[in-house]
Amino acid sequence: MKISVSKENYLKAIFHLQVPNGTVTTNALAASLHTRPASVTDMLKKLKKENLVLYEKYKGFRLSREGRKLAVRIVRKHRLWEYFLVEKLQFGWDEVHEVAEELEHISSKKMIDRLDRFLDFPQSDPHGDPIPDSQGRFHGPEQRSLLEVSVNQPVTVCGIASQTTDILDLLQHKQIQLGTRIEVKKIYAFDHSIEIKIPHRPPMTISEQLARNILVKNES
Amino acid sequence: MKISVSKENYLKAIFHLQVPNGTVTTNALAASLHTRPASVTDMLKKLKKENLVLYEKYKGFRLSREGRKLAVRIVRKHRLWEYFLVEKLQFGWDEVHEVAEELEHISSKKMIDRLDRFLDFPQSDPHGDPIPDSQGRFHGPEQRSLLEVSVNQPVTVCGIASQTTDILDLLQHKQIQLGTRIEVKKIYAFDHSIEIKIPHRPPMTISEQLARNILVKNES
DNA sequence: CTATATTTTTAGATTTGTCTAAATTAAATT
DNA sequence: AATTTAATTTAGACAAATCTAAAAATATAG
Repeated sequence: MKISVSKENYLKAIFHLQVPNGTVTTNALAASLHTRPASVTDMLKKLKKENLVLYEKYKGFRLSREGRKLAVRIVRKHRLWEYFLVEKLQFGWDEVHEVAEELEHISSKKMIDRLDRFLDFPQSDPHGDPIPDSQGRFHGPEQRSLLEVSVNQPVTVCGIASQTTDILDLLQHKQIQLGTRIEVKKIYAFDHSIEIKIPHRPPMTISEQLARNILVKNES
Repeated sequence: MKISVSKENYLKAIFHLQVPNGTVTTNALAASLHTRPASVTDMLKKLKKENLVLYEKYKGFRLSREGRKLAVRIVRKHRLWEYFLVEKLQFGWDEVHEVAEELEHISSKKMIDRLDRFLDFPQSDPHGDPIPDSQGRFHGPEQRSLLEVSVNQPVTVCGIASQTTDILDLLQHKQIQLGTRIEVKKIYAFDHSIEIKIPHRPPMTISEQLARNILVKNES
């Protein structure tokens, strides 16, 4: 039931790279962990043996149910500690990440649940990312409009607010649909239009009205 | 400047085993770390190379100035986290040790100094052991064992020397805990047992071994 | 002061997580 | 469809921390 710090980091990284129904590639994971592709392959073989990832040679991989559960636990700990550092120890929101990278590996479940209570069950961390509850469930305002997303935070389209033909037509034309990954790159003060980036496509600009109707959630 | 968790544990264990001007033995350290003498020898060679211990083959060893400095840092972190767990997260004083064993290895100095301030600079941990300040200096009331207390001098329990389950169990039964006020009434030469008096209770007798493990300070 | 017992160290192996360089498989281009 | 490029995996090596079994040094006891 215990797992090494290194394995925890692999699971967490896969969790963050994974998009619904997608697989993660060896190179992407290696880059994200600042390690080498060969090391990733080595570790994946071990994680597969422990049924924490679904993996077939040369075919990419994703978390198993069990692996996801563990990954969510790490994410919960990371975000609760970040909240603690900012709210109780007066850290700046931009200086907590590294410390939380260490704290997230403290294993006591009892402790983290008490910390949660001590902090009064915060719903999101200082960067706005949602904090799962002790059962690993995300709830709260996980869904918001693209207007509320901060710059450079990758999100996934999960709904359209007002489903008129006109909007759907426009979305069709711009090839934005459920599951599309978007990063907001720039917000223009003049007309509140926003420049977005979708993987493998050139950047484009969309209007405030359209952005308001695109509902997104953080990548899971 | 960075050091592995394992090495930190070695330094801390040596610190706790070391008595003023004395050296620590390989076997004692192996027992304390639940490892084998051969492993201790291996590690000592590395620690010596890093100038953290003074060591000569077959002659025992002790911490260098630098090693002691690091050990004190770990002890400071351990005790501050224990205080946090008890005071803020409502843990019992007997269930914090294991968690603190993990937390003590979090490296951020900034964080631990902020935690210290958040906790309002406590002088001792839940077991009564003194917490060094951020410069590594111990201060606060002098602490000694109940054996060294003269008859009729009222003192207060401020720590337990060896925190085995057996001792804690016995103390629980005798209702002796941190803060309990005690006066030594009589010392029996035959077996060095001691008769003590606690306010509002009948006198009782305790063994030399137990008295040796009860740490007290003068009443403030 | 030997002989025996204990402690400590060495030698060699193991595990975990990493690496480089080479080989293999898959994807992209012409 | 063949060839080139890119991604992935294998093979073999290494460092850290541990272990067992055997050898060496020290301590203890007659």
